[in-house]
Amino acid sequence: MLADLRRPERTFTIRQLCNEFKATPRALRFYEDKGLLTPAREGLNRVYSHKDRVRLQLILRGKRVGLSLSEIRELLDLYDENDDGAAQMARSLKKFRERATALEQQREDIDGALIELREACARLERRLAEIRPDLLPRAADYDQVLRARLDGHADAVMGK
Amino acid sequence: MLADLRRPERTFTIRQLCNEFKATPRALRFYEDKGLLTPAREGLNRVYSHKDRVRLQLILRGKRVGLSLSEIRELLDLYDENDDGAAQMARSLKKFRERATALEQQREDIDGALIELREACARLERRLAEIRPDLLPRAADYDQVLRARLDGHADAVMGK
DNA sequence: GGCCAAGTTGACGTTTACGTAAACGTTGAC
DNA sequence: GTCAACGTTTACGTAAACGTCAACTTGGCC
Repeated sequence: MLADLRRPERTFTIRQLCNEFKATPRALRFYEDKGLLTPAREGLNRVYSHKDRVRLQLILRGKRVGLSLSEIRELLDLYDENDDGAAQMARSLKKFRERATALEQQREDIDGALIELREACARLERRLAEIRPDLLPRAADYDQVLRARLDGHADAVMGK
Repeated sequence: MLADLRRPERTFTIRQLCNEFKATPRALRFYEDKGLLTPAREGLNRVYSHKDRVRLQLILRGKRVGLSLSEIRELLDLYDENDDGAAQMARSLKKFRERATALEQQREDIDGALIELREACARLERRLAEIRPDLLPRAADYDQVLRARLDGHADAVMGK
């Protein structure tokens, strides 16, 4: 295949990468502003190399697991200094482990909040059953459940 | 006890409530700005009634479970309209249930991120073990684990 | 020539929950 | 008299990750 994505000399426009990874042009330019990407230019237009594409993948992976852009940049910088990559891998491993423990903590916090929420719900349900059973919402609306699942998504990990 | 906190005519200064609930004066004034609290005045100074104290408790409880201040305000507003409180309870129950499903979703997202993280960690560990086993960080630093536990806290639920 | 699509560079707006001065008033202790 | 400790208001700062204009250029196509 002549258009194989992995052919190293292949280049990409901003929109191609946006489509492929479901990002916006604004986001890619923003990453560039922040030093995460440094695509070549053809006149004014950005030209993304195969390496740029890999970096973008790493950026998005970092975001998915909840790293901040500045943390991601640090890791990418190490990736460039390229002392065979070993030191960079060690630092990445450390960051990832830190992030994992932080996420575990977040999960515990959420569990605590859920306990408090369920208690509050139970109290309200009991009192409503006494006073005005007709106002008691049966089960959760399907609508809302669905909407809640369609929003949030991976963004929740980033604390949005 | 003459100073029983539940004595309805008892009043509180801003600092007393701050100490009791570990908030800052700035925060209470901010809640007032946002319409969540409306303490009386003695000259310029704020005087918090027993009812204000209850409202503050509700505010903080709402925050702990991850509601935004504007959501909390909506609930408190309903609390005031006070048609025997039943309608307000029904709305609160609805909000709480919505919040619960959102938190459950967040937990799933976190679990997904944790899976991706653990895979990445495993890959890095294997490759480091091959290339430079000396750089492989043994276990997580005690320091960092402790720090991670002391920060985050309930704030994590709020997405901080 | 004329127009559209897609690219570019600023630069300001958004959101949340306060923190952080700055500048001032009041009260009580010494 | 004056210093500390508490209170007040006004108002700007913060952080993150872009969204959303605005105003312009470039290339292609008819």
